[in-house]
Amino acid sequence: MGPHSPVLPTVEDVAAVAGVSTATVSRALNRPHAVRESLRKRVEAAVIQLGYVAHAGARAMTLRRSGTVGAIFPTIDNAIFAQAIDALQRRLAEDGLQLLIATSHYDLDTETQQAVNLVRRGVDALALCGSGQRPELLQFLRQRALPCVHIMTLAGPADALRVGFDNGLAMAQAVRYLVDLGHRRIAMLAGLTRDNDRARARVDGARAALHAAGLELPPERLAERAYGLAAAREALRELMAVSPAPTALLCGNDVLAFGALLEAQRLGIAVPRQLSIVGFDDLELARHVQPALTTVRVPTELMWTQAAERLISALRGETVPLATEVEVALVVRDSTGPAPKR
Amino acid sequence: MGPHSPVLPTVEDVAAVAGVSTATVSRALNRPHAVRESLRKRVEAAVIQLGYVAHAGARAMTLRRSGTVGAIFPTIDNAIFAQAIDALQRRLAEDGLQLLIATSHYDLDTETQQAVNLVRRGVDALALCGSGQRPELLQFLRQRALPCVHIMTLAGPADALRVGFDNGLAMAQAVRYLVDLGHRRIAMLAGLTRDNDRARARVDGARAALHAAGLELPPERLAERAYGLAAAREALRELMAVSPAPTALLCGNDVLAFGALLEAQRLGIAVPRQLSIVGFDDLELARHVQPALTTVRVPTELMWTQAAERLISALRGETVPLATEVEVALVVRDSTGPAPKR
DNA sequence: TCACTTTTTGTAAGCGCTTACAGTATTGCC
DNA sequence: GGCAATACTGTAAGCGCTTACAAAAAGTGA
Repeated sequence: MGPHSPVLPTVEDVAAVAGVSTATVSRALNRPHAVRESLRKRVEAAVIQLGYVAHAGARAMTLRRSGTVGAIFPTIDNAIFAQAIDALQRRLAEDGLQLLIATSHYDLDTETQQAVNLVRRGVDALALCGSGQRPELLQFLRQRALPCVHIMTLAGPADALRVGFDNGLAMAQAVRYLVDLGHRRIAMLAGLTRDNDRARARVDGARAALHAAGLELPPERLAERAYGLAAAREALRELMAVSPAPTALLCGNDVLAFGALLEAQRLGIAVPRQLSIVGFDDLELARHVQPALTTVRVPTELMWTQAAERLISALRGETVPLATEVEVALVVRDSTGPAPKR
Repeated sequence: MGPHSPVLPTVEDVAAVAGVSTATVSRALNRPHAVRESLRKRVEAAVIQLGYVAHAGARAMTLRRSGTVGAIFPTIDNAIFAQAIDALQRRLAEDGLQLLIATSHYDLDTETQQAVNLVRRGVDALALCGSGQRPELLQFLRQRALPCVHIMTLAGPADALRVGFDNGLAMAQAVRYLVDLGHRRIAMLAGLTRDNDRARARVDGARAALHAAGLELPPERLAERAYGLAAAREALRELMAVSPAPTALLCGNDVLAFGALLEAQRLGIAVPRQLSIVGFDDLELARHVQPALTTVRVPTELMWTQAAERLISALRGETVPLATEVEVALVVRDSTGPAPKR
C-alpha cells in the first residue's frame, strides 16, 4: 500500500451517489442552469457528502487551460513586490485564476529557468518584471503563444504587452527637482544594473538629465549596490567620503534611500541640510521615517492590477492595448531641501 | 479559430520526429538510463526542436500527484513572510516541487477558502501558519489525507505535523529580561489576536510571565493593532498617554516595534532611557534602526526549511517527527535598558 | 390523446501522459 | 554458431474530466 491511498472521490463516485450520470454531475457543477434543480440538489449533496473536488489535472487536460498564471519577481523581500503580488493575486482571483510565483534573485538565467518551470506547471499566462528577458526565453514563450506581460517598464518589443512607466524619465524628474533646488554635486546610489533593465534605465535617466543641466555623474559619485540596508549604508559612506562631497543623493529605490538615511544619521550628516536624499517607489516606510523621504511614487497596485487585466483579456482572446502607461510623480517630503550655501 | 491555437507539441509529436514510440520518449525524459543513448539523443533533439514541454495536467493525472505544494500566509507584506516564502520555495525546488502561495489576510474564513482553492489546484501538501485553523478545514484536509504542516507554533493537535516554537515562552523570556532590568510598568503592543493564535499566545505568555513576577497587564497597558507602522504609532501614543506611563513596551513583532520607536522619537520619548522597547522576529531592520532593537530572534529560514523537509518526507511516505522545535532567543541590543530611577 | 418541439440526461470519446506487459534486439557463453 | 539471459522498445490501457451527439423526458397545441 502506498504512503497515503485514500482514493479520492471522482465524478463517477458523485454520479453513483447522486444516482445520475457523470455528465450531469459535471454540468451541475460547471453550468448549474443546464440541469434541473432537483438533480442539481442531489449532486450538490453528494459532492458535500463525499468531499469531492474536481481533479485539477484532469480538468486542465480537458479544458486545455489550467486556470493558472505565473509571475516571476526578482525578489519577494521588498514591500514593493509584496504589494505587487497582492494586487496581482487579488485581481486574478476575481476571475478564478490562481497565481504561481517564482523568484529570479535578479538573475536573468534564473529567470529563464523559472519561466520554463512555470510553463511546465502549465500556466496559461505569464507576468514578468521589466523587459530585459533573455531572447531565448522570449522566443520560447512566443513559440508557445503564451500570453505574457512586461511590467514596471514601457521599454521592450513594440508587439509585447507592457504596463508601466518610463524609468528614465521618472528619475530625470527627480534630477530636475534637485537641480532646481540648487544642487550641483548630485550622487546616485543605484541598484545593481546587471540583469536589471529598470535599474539601468534609472541610472541612464539620471545621467541624461544631469547632462541636460550641464552636470555630470562621474564614477565616484555613482554607487551600484544590491538592494539592502547594509549595502546601502556602506555605499553612503563611500559616496560621502569623496571630496567635495555631494549635496544630494538619488537612490534607486526606497530601501536604498532608507539605508542611506540611517547611515547619514549615524555619521552625523544632517538630512536635508547637508544632504538631500531622494528615494523611489514610495513605500509606506517613506512616509514614516524621520525625515520623511522625498521619493518617486509608483502606483504599484494600479499597475499590477492592470497587468492582470491585460492578461485576463488576452486569455479571453480579446485585443488589448499593447502599452499601458501608469503615472509616476515625485512626492516631495522632508528629506530634500535647498543645496547648502557652503 | 480560437484566441491562440498554436497546438502545442505532445509526446506523439516528439515520438514521430525522433522516430520512436511515445513510451520511449517518456522514458527518455523521465528515466534516461532506461533508454539507449542513441535514442535518448534523438529524443532530446526532437524535444528541443519542437520546444516540447510535458503537459502538467496529464502528468498530474497519470502520476497521481501534481508536484505542487501550497502555503497560506496571513500576509506577504512583512519581511518575515517574505523570508519564509523564500526558504520554503528554495527547499521545495530542490525536490522539484513548486510552491503555490495564498494569503488569508489574517482571516480564518479566508484561510479556509484559500485552502480549498489550493486543494482544487491539486496541491500535494499544505503548509499553514499556526494551528488556529477552522475545524472544518482541518477535517477536510484529514479526509483527503493531505499532508499538512503547521508552522510558527508547537500548539495544535498532537497528531499534527508542527515546526515552530512556543510563542508564549518566547514572550515570557522578554518579560523576565525587562523585569530583571527593574521594569514594573510593562505595556504590550500586540497584533490583532482575533484569528491569530500566535499573537494570542504571545499576549498570554507575556501576561503569565508578568503574573509570575507579581505584575499585571491591565487593559490600558495592552493595545492590539493590525501590524503596520501607522497603527503602531497611534497605539504608542495611547499607551504612553496613561499615567503613570509604562517604562517598557513589548511588541508583537518588529514592525510594531519599529512603529512604536518612530513615534516615541517623534514624541521626544528617549529610548531606552525613558522607554524600553522589545520587538519580535529580528528582521534585518531591527539591527539597523537607531537605537537597534532588542528583539526575539526567530530562525525563520531554518524553520521553514524544516517545514518543507517534513512535507517532503511525508510525501515520500516516510514517518516524520510530528513536532519539531526551533530555538528562539532574546537578542539584546540598544532599545532596552534599566528602568528609569524615579 | 397524438405528433412535434423543447428541455434534460446519458453514452462515449478524447484530452496527453506514464507504465505494465509483451515482444524484439543484443549480449554472453559454450 | 546457437541458445539463454539480458537490455531495450513498443502497444495499449487508464488516469478523471468535459462535451458532442444521441436518446429520453417533458411540454405544447390541435
